Amino acid sequence: MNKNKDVAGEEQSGALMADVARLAGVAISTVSRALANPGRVNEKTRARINAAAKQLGYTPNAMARGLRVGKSNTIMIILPGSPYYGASQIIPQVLQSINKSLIQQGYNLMIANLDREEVSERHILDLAFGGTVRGAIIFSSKLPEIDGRSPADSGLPIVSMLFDMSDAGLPSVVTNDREAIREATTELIRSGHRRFLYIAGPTGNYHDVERYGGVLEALRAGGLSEEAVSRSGGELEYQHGFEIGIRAVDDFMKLAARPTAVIATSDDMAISFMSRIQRAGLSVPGDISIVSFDGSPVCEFCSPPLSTIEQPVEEMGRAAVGLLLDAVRQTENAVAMRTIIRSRLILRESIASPKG
Amino acid sequence: MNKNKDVAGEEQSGALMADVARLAGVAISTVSRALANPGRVNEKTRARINAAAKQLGYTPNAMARGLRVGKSNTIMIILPGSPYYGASQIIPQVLQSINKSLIQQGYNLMIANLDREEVSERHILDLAFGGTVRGAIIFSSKLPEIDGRSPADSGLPIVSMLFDMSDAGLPSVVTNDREAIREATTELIRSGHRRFLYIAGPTGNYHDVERYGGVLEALRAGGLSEEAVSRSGGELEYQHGFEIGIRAVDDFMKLAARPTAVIATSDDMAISFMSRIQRAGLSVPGDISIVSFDGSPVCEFCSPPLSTIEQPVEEMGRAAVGLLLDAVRQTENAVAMRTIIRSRLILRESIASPKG
DNA sequence: TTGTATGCGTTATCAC
DNA sequence: GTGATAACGCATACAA
Repeated sequence: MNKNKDVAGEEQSGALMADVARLAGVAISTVSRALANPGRVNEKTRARINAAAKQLGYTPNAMARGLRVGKSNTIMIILPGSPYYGASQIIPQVLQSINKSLIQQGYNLMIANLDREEVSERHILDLAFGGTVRGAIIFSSKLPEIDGRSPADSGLPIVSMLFDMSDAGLPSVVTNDREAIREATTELIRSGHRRFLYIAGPTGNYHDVERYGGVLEALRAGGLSEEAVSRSGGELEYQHGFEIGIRAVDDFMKLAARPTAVIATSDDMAISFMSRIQRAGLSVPGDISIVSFDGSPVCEFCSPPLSTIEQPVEEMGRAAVGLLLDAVRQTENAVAMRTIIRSRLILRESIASPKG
Repeated sequence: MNKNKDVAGEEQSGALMADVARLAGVAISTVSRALANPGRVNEKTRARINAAAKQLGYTPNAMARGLRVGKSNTIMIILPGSPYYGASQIIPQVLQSINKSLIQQGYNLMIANLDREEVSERHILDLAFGGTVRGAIIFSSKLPEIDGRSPADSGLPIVSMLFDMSDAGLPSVVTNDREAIREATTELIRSGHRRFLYIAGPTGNYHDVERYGGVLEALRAGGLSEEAVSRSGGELEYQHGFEIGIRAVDDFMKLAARPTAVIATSDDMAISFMSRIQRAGLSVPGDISIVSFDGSPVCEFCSPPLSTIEQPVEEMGRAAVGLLLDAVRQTENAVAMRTIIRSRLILRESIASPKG
């Protein structure tokens, strides 16, 4: 029954359930039950079956199973596409965390990239509508769409991570961007800062709205006007953080009343900004204090060490998986539309009181 | 025939080939041919079928297809598992590059993690033997193994990336570690350096052997003895690059005759080493020159900017995919066992002539 | 508790 | 050039 050519005694793959059944002396259906369900079968025959399966090195064919039960056990993660992700240096950690959680629950992780190319978008749609995946975790504020169809129309459970897309009906796992950056700004104000430069990712983007909003709230609470903060950036995506930081130096230099503190919305921006501003002869934190967002490990080793807001990405990954699998399993207890995992401000030497 | 409940006019997923056939007024088998093969079917009926498929939003069921043809179109990438990958900050780029190449050829990318936990190893084996994946790209020098079975026994095409595993029979895509680091060391010697500290990943590891070998070759060629270089590290994996760099500072300080140049085997090691050595009052490149390996974008923004050997990871990714798909398609022209993509030394201000 | 029979959605082998 | 029909490997309804 095993179709494989026995290549010189080499153990090829491909033992089937039928092979196991024959070796154990039972029917195929009995093998199926024994391997899947906990009870339902005599202990002695179960033992025979397990032994036979082990002896043959039997591994169930996932595609046959998936076809039969009408569902796959693969989850897709949709990552923002770009030459490199450096921006948030967190993707590998997220992948690690999500994959680990999924494996423990018996799921696989497939990755998809969402750049603006049609082939990528079509690929995602095919995955969604072709029954290949059972659910998706998305890392982007926009879903792919072709011919007016988006993965959301597939009936596939989707959860958003990092971006709050609860308005669009997607359960979202986010961090408290607004609050965290408000706290950081408050800390700067407390240190005596009164003029700020805010370095932004794409304008209007969820994170921009939240984070900039947090800055403004802190200013108000501190009795300062919105005039106290200047904006830089706004055109480039987060992926181009280093470039954004470099450009921000130009913006900074042009300002009549120079800010004494910089709030960057990603570590990359802060790192390149700090590098170039120091080269221009200014000192950190002597002339300028800097705080940023992401919590990349590398920040600890900048000179001076960079204060940053650390996103608990592993915890967020676990939460996203939890939410997604709840939806996948149709657990009817309504899934939370918004799960907030708190970020943590790590204070390092890049922040000090302004001179004078 | 479509089993889906038409929820209030909402277009649910799930048009089948049978649905398309009925709408186009042909048999299922004709639809199958029309959608798959180039010729083989009348142009007019093909047009009708395509129209029907589009109208219904038909997407072929990948699992059914896979089951029927006996092969999947999913490739698995096996990543080294660890709390975070930071070490070589290259994983996201690699993933991006590999995924893009695969999609263009009609394949999907699944990720698997290889940590030392049994659940992970078993997962990889299941993927390999369960017919879920068609081939694998591995990023680790050791294959998972359970009950004496490894993915290599599955008959699955596997290619190794970064590590040269051609000895184990795996086609490998690597960079010219040895030559690149020899070149870097030669550059240091040319600048006048005579005493070196080499910061290592795991001792005996492929990269360690190659890179350290490159250092020794350069020393010999420069008329220096092996005594000219001291080693630090050797216990921790590359993932713990920052920690390795920190420990290297201690080793450095203990040396009677202090090296004037440091060769780090990853950017992370160099970054944390530099940070801590500067804090200890030494200057780079005044007292110590530093060069490292990886080519992370962040190196440009260190102070001083860090010289590093840039691995062309995207090109390596493309090459790995090419090799793998050649094997998958049974293209009988023997696949190259070792493909070398050349690294490039990026000279920056972390290197200068030693004092005196 | 176990065996028999059917079908998941597709491709491939036949006839026509 | 097109249409029936039989697998692919497994899970389940039902019969025994």
